[in-house]
Amino acid sequence: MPELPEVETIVRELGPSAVGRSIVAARVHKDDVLRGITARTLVRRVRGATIAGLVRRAKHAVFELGSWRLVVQPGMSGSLLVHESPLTSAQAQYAVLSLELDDHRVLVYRDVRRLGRIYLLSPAGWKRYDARLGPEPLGGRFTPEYLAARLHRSRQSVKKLIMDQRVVVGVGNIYANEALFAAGIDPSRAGNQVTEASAALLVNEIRRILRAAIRAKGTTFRDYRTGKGERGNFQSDLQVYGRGGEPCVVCGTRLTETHLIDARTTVLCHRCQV
DNA sequence: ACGAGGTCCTGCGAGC
DNA sequence: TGCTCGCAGGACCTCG
Repeated sequence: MPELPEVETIVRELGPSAVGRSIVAARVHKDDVLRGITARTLVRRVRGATIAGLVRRAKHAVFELGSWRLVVQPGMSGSLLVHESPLTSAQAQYAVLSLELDDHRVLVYRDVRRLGRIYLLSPAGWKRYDARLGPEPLGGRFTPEYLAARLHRSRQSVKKLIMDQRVVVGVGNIYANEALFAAGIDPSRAGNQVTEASAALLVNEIRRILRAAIRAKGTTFRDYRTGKGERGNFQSDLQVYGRGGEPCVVCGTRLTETHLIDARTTVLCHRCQV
């Protein structure tokens, strides 16, 4: 669920209450979300550490703990929240990791489906991890020339390519649908069949839509909550996602919903997207 | 090398 | 009303 705007919102909202605090105790409630580390080792390494920074990279929230980085990837159903007091049993039900801070507040990673991932990486480990990720869509490396070159190397569908985190990070299913509609590109079009002009349009639309979604604090379809536990607001601005069968906002044609591309929900206007 | 499809999980809503 | 089934915003892995 959380794509770039949702993780960006979480990080911005959590930063003020997390950065500068130290971790007095840690608890792993469900260890199947941990990758490359045991619960025991994670708890030992984060206990006593100060949260020097909290940043977003791709769809990950990255806590800077001394030289270690605690990397949380919320997957489909993960959220990060700060609680003012110890967790109630209802709050603890889907808790995966809780960090007790030195002001007695509790920072919790909660994940109903547990498809998210948690890593604790050394500087070298983080460097390797980061290097496998593509450019940030809102950064200077994500240019029309870059995207056109990446698309032209592949016969895969353009939708699958822009959701590939090695091509560009942060774009998931919702924003891929929206950006392709806004750019007038059929999601099933092969990457090597996308013109330079369309690639340039797509870069602009991805950036515009992600920025607008950040301003709206993300899209809440079902589970997503901001770092303050609130719903996002971008769902009311969606033009195609969740609107299969309804009329296209531009031309009135009935929007098509399919699962043929990468087994993910795809909604498009056959008239506007070619 | 690439692409298709299964897999990890739980909850929910549609449909019978 | 109550049950089963399919599907859900992500990403990894294996297989052909």
